[in-house]
Amino acid sequence: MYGETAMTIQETGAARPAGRPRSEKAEKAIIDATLDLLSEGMGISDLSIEAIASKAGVGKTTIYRRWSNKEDLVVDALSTLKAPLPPLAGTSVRDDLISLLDAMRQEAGNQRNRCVMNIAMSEADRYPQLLERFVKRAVEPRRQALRDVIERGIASGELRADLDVGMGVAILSGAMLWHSKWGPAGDLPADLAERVVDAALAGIAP
Amino acid sequence: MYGETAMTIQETGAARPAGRPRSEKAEKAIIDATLDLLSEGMGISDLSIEAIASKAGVGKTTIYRRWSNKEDLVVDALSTLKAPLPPLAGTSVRDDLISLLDAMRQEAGNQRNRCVMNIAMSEADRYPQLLERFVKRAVEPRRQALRDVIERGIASGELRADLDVGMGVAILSGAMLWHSKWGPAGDLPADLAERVVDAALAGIAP
Amino acid sequence: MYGETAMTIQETGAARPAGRPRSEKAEKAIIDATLDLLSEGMGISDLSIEAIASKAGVGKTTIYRRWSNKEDLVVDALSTLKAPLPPLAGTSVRDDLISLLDAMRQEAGNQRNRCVMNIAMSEADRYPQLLERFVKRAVEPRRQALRDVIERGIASGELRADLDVGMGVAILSGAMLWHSKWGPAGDLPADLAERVVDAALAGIAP
Amino acid sequence: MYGETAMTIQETGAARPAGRPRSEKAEKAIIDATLDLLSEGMGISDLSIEAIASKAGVGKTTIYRRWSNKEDLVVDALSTLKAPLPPLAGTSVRDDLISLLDAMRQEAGNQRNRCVMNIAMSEADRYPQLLERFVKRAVEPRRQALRDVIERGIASGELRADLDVGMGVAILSGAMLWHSKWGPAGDLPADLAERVVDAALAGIAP
DNA sequence: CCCTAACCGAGACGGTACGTCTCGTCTTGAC
DNA sequence: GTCAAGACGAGACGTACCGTCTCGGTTAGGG
Repeated sequence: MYGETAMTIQETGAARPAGRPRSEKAEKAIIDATLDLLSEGMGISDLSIEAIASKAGVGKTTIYRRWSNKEDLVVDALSTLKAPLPPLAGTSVRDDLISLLDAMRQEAGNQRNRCVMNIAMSEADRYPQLLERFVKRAVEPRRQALRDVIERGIASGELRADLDVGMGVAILSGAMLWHSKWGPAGDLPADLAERVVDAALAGIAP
Repeated sequence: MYGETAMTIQETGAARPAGRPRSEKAEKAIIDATLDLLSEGMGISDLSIEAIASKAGVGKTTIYRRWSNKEDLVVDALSTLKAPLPPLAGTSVRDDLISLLDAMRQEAGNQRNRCVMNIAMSEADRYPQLLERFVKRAVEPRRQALRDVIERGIASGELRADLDVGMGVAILSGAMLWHSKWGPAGDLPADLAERVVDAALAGIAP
Repeated sequence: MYGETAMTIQETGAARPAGRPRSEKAEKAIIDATLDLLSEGMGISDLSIEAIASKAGVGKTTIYRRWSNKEDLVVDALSTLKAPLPPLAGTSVRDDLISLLDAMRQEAGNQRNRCVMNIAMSEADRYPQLLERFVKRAVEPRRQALRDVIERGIASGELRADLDVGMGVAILSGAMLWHSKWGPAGDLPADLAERVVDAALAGIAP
Repeated sequence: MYGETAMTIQETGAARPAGRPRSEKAEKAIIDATLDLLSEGMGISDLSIEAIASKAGVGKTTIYRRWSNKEDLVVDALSTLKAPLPPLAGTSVRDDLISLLDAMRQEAGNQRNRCVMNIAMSEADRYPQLLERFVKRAVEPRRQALRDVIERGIASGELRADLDVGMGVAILSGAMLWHSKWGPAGDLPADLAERVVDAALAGIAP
């Protein structure tokens, strides 16, 4: 029926553009290649569009058609990374904090995450969008999860009533961050999260 | 005096080479230019010998004659940076910890230090020498100073007897590091060190 | 009527293919655009299918559906050019030669012809089909016309009996060609054909 | 002696520029590669700087440093070609004309010359400098040589007193040009020059 | 009177070459 | 032997077309 077609057009709000549609496969290949190269330890400036195109098996045009510069591509590529938060049992604040911090520990052991972290921390000054987006997508959710657990603990009496929530977040996350950056070389010990939480709790608890 | 000459030869281990001596002025200009460029937010890969030479008003040869590659130059340049530890009163552990952490806070407010920190943290994977040297010169002295104060506190009873010293370092340094990286934008608040120490002490203290 | 259909099939030698017939308008537009671009001084290699399609208001597919490569298109396009020979009075050999050569002179003044000539002469090595077709359609008829007049002149006694016809053609055409290529800049003088013929006749005549 | 140096500088009129001098070897390799590629039948538009650089074993920069565009390079490259005129016996006008025309015939047999000729004739419209230079260096000397011989012939009575010198040049050169372009395929016959001269003389002579 | 098959335009695809830029190395005359 | 200047080969940049491919949408005859 004609009506249907008309409705569809109305519903989408815009006619499909003429010509061959852009290939989703190519788009995915480009993003993957970008992340692969970044994971190999390349910085953003070492990353060349030519290398991405070559690794993705794609023409340079296909990249430039979608992103007008390298930063936009990197921002989009990093945005596709999923960083799911662990499920929280909700039974005790201590257990939940350990879950959250242990998730951080495991993420720090993954090469791709390490590189993303490095890039976000070091190249942030030059690529402000990148930092903004990274904070919004990766940092803030974790910070908020920690904050929620801490606030829950304060309410339930498991944590001190006068605790500065932000300071609690800083101490817990900071200790993990410090260990992953400046601690002894090699993988972080499996019980690190537990030890950090206990050390912090000893003070945070009333 | 004959002694002087002999000693000089002995000390240098070789006779002064023939030809025009290398210009110390050029060397200094190169190091300065390198640090300036790094301070402007450049990563190591963005840093080009050409730019350094141009900024230093020096030929490229003059650089390559002294350092065989960029990493060596950067390592040397960063090594010239002084990072003196603050004097410690030694009266109370709390005051000493605040002194140390507040020194970190002030350093984090300096653009040049921030860049050095960024580079050390993010480009370490690609330039292992750099990390090694940075840890040895900048991280380890601070870590040791903190460790000393904490151990003194344990001995004096100001800190818990069963405190894991490394964990104490991680919590204190980590909280500062976290604030400087992921805390609210802008300069760190002047009382941050005090608040961090008090929050940590509340638990570290018996 | 069945007869008509049968005849049509017989005449065309094949059944009309199914589907939408090719647009004659598009075909004409493509040929025109091609000739226009060539007339603007483009060489064959400068000539791009994209430019032709754009100028003709046609998709590239529509061109490639008809000609498998640029050379085929150019050959067809140039083949559509008409190059009528002037009518010959037939009264005197001298007058007929002047007519033929003056037609050459006028053609040399036309931009489109100049370009076709240039292309035929310069790109012939690379596009052998093109040369072959051009010689057959443009050069040979003129050569033959000249030859006919000369042979008529020999038969009538207006030209030397022992004249090498090919050499006569070469001298007459060559002199015109030379003037149009290497003579003084600007249009060829109106009396050029007459002067060439007279100069040649002075020797060709017995 | 200091004086010598000073004089040298004075003599050259300019101090030698600082820095590494441009490599004559590279310059020669570029010219050679250009001529080679043109000789392979390439037109100017098919000729790519990248191909020249690759064939010459040279960076593209080295080409662009010397010539700002392709035309300039081609003009210079073609200018290096020598096209010596044959020595003229000077005994008889007929022999000298045959010498000159036979030199043309031999040049037409050389692949490199054919290409240069094609380029000069066909791409002249687009590259005016090229035509100008080619006429000055290649066409004009030959035209002048022919003119000299013809004028000598007129003076000595070997040629008609009322002969239009320009027309004589056009007839003689044009006949050769015609044969090389539109005559039967393959090499020009060895006695062509003689036959052309005799055919022309039969009329040019009184 | 729709079905169907080839046509049409538009435009994305993987490539190649462009002319520019900057890299790290090499080569020169002056000091 | 060191210095600056600057040419060198290499190769990435972003752009322009190449010839091919895939879309949604015409045509027009034959069922």
